[in-house]
This record gives sequence, C-alpha cells and structure tokens, in this order.
Amino acid sequence: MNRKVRVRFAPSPTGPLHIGGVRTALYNYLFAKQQGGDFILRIEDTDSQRFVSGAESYIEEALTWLGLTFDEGVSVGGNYGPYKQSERKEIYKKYVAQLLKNGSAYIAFDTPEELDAKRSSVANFQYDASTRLEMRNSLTLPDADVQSLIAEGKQYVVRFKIEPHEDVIVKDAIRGEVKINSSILDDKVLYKSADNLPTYHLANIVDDHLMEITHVIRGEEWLPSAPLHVLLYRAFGWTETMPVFAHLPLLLKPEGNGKLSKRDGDRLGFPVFPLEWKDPKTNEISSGYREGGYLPEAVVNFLALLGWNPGNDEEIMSVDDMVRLFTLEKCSKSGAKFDFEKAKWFNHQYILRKSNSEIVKLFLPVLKEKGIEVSEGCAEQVVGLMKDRVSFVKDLWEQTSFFFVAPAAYDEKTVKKRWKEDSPAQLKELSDVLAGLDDFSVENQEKNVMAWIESKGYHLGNIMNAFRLAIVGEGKGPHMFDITALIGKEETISRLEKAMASIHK
RNA sequence: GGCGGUAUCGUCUAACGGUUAGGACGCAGCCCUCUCACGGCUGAAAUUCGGGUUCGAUUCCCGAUUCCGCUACCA
Repeated sequence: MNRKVRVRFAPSPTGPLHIGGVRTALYNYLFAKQQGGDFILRIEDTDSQRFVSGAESYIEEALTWLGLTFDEGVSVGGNYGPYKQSERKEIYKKYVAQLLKNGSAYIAFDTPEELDAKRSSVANFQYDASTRLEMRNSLTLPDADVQSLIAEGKQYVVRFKIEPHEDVIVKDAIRGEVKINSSILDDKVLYKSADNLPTYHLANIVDDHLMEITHVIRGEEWLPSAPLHVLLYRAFGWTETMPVFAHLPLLLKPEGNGKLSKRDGDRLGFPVFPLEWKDPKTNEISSGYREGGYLPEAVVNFLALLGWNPGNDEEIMSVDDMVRLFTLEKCSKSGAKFDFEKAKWFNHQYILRKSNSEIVKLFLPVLKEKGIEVSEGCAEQVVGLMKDRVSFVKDLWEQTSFFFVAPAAYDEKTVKKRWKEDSPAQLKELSDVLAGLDDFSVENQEKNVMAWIESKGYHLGNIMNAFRLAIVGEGKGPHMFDITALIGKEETISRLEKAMASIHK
C-alpha cells in the first residue's frame, strides 16, 4: 500500500499562532514538499469557549508571510473539506455513533459538578475501568433509564471505553517505540455536552483518517495522548492506514525553565509571534517578527535549525535546501531553548545576501517616516555602503542618518578625543582643497587630500578624525570620501564650516 | 503525586563503539584600518552522576538525578 504523503498543520484559533506552532507548521511543510506530498491546513475550532476572533485569519496571514503555502485548507479548498472542524459536526456524530454501537464508547451523565466533587473527595480520581461502574453512565444504568434521560434532554457526554492492562505501543518516527499501559489512561470524553462538539481526540482521528493523512507531525505535548489515539484507530478499524506519528520537541524559554510562552517575548524583548497581534478583548499588543524587522527567510531558517539539523555544518539554507535535506530522523528529541542573539545573526546574514535594491525597498518607508526625501538611487548607494553593519533594516536609519541630515550636535567624547587645537585651521585648509575640486569622486578627493596632507606633513589620523567629526557628528561610519562623495561638495563644505564655527573644547 | 519524554561548551547542535569530542551564536584577544562596524585569524568553553556490557564507551543496557510535557466536557 503506497499512499501519497499527506500531512496537516492543525492549529486551534484560540489566539495568535505561537512561534513553536510556526515551527511545527514548517516541519510539516518541509516534509510534505520533500516527499512530493500535500500540506493541509485544518482549523481545529472545537473549543467554542476559547475561540478568539481574528485568530484564524492571523494563522493564514502568518503562514503566507513565511512562505509556507498549503495545498488544501479553509481558504483554498480541496477535495477533503470542509477544513474547519466546526463545519464537520455531522461527520463526527456519525462516527461517535459507530463507536457507541460497537461498544468502544459509552454515554455518561455525570455533570461537571459531580466530577469535580468526586475529584476533590477521592484522591487521584480518574474516570476509568476501576471507577466507571460507580458512575452514572450507560454501563451502569438500565437501558430504559438511559433512553428516558436522553429523551428528557439530560446533558451527556460520550466517553471512550479503555480496556485496562494492555501495553499500547506508539511508533514514533523521532522517538522510536513509546510504550504506555492502558490502565493509566482515563475514559476520555469524545463528545462534549457543553457545546455539542467533539473533543480534539475524536475530531483529530476522524479527520486525519478521512483526509487520508499519512504522517502526524505535532508537538511533544501530544505524546501522552498518542496511545489513546492509537486505541481510537483500532476501535474504528483503521489500524491499517494509521498515520506515522512524529512528536517534535518543544521550544523552551531562553532563560530559566519551561515552555516558551506568550509572556516571555515582550518581557525579554523579542517576539514570540510571527506577526504583531492585538488581543481583541484586552487590546494588549504582542510584538511580531514581521513588525520587528525580521525577514521571513531568516525566521524560517532559524526556526528550522531549532530541533533539526541537516547533519553537516551548513547553517544558512534556502527553503529549497531544507526541503531537500529534511528528514524526521534528524529531528532532535530534546527541547530547544530559544536564542534571540542567534535569531539576530540569521537576520543579519539574510540582509547581507539580499541585493541592495531589495533592501532599499524595505528601507524607503523608514526614510519616509523620518521625513527624508531621497532618490532610490541615492538610498541604494547608502544601503550598499552600510547594510553589512546592521541586523535589521530599521537599524539602518541609526547607522546612516548622517548621510541625509547634517549633525545637529557633536558627540562629546569624540570631540574630546579627536578635536585638536589646530583642527579648525586644518579643516579650513581642507575645506579649501575640497572646494577647488571639480571632480568630487572618491578617487579624486582621496588623491588631492592625501597630497595636501603629505605636503603639509600633517598627521593623517588627526585630519581624518576631525573631518569625520565635522561630517558625521561622531566617530563612526564608512570611509570618509565614500560619505562626502555621496553627500556632495556643497554639503561637505557647509558641514565643515558649521563644525569650525560651533565645536569648542 | 502518577505516567511519559529528555540529557554533549552559556545557547543551537555534530560525532549513530575507537576523534586532540567538530561547527555555529555569544564572549575574549589579535589582524585589517582615518573612526565605528563588517570581515579574517586565534582562544576560553561541554559529554549530569553511579553501575554494568565491551579490548574500548559521548555513543548500548540498568538505576539515580535534571529539565520538559501530560494528568479537563482545552487544544
């Protein structure tokens, strides 16, 4: 039996897509593409209590931004729809009936309050083979009572009847065989009474089967319930086509312990969400990678390597490279701490690799925001000179503002260190030298200025550093003539004059 | 508490019985240099702890410990 590989990413629209979820989506995508299979987006909105409006569109927008396109899903359709679980209620009802009929499941009337009472009175209470006969369910109640309770509209849930004392084996592509004894599993609720929807467990198995999913690649938090899922496949008689499981390690907090969570990001100063998110209820804003100035390629590359590696020393990889090299076997088993510094480094690498014109497109809006009107060509030259110094496009402004506006003040420390007694006089001479130049190219400036310095026997460093202070306002930046050639003769001389007039020690 | 998973530099990881335990981020130093960066080079930095198995364990097995997850009519 050779089935076409089909994988799904199945988030719940209970909030913005977490960066850990993004990685799960990415691994599913890489695996699907590598196997020539399909990548499906399924929305698991079976928790009506926690539903958050806007979350679903956020998920799609985030995946789109990252370039993780899916072959089937709510917005693109497909032959296995609907792709939103709340639209599949009738389907689940049919399959629950099947389990009820074959004795794998039963109806339970215990209310949440009754269960809470039980849990607080009985230590370690669990609804399972050892306790189910003390509860109010179709196993203990006479058939007629069950029917009449249902007829009078009593709320009930459907529970999965787990037979104890069996070692259930879960075959995991990353972890090998995981064995759990069925006795520790409880009779999970498959169908809720509260919102008349199935629970994750039921919906997940039914959908994966119906959508012909071949590989379930999901977070490690699902490992403990994987045996339950295996048992469900068996109860339905779908063991033959049960997907291969692969449980991914979790993304951990960068410092201390625990799973990376929503709060960590803004507390530690980096995003945990792909896109900025505004909570519709509290209006609280959580920062996103996109708004933080990250390039989607960098985010994808960084994330891919958090829990997987191609087995060589390559770190900068295109999506195509990753698709080619990806294997579940090379995924690690232990959680990975999130390293913000490394994420920055990846972004820097991608800025370096992008053409100047691509960076300019991203930089122009920043310039506009600062009220700078320049030609694209000019901005492109600045970018070419400066992009290797930044990790983020938005940092370019801080590094390059002196190209566009004359310094309003002179850095005190630099003045102290670089502004000498004879600096004003020397800069006056320099100004004259430059003023006499018709050709203000880098080469011609350099030739003439060097000749002048040499003829006067001046110290090169003293001249150039004072010059830099006058033009830039502080002791930083690329080679001086690269700057002056770009800002032009007039601007250069005017800045020199301003400096001579206003810098005093 | 119970159950499961996990364990190599600070961090991400390589080494699938034999290596001076490799790479990357970060850190330090040096070089480059008109400054600041970038870049290049060099360096410090790790096999959780016990037991086994083996001629030989980072690697295989057992135990402890660690950290993580699950333990809901949440996913």
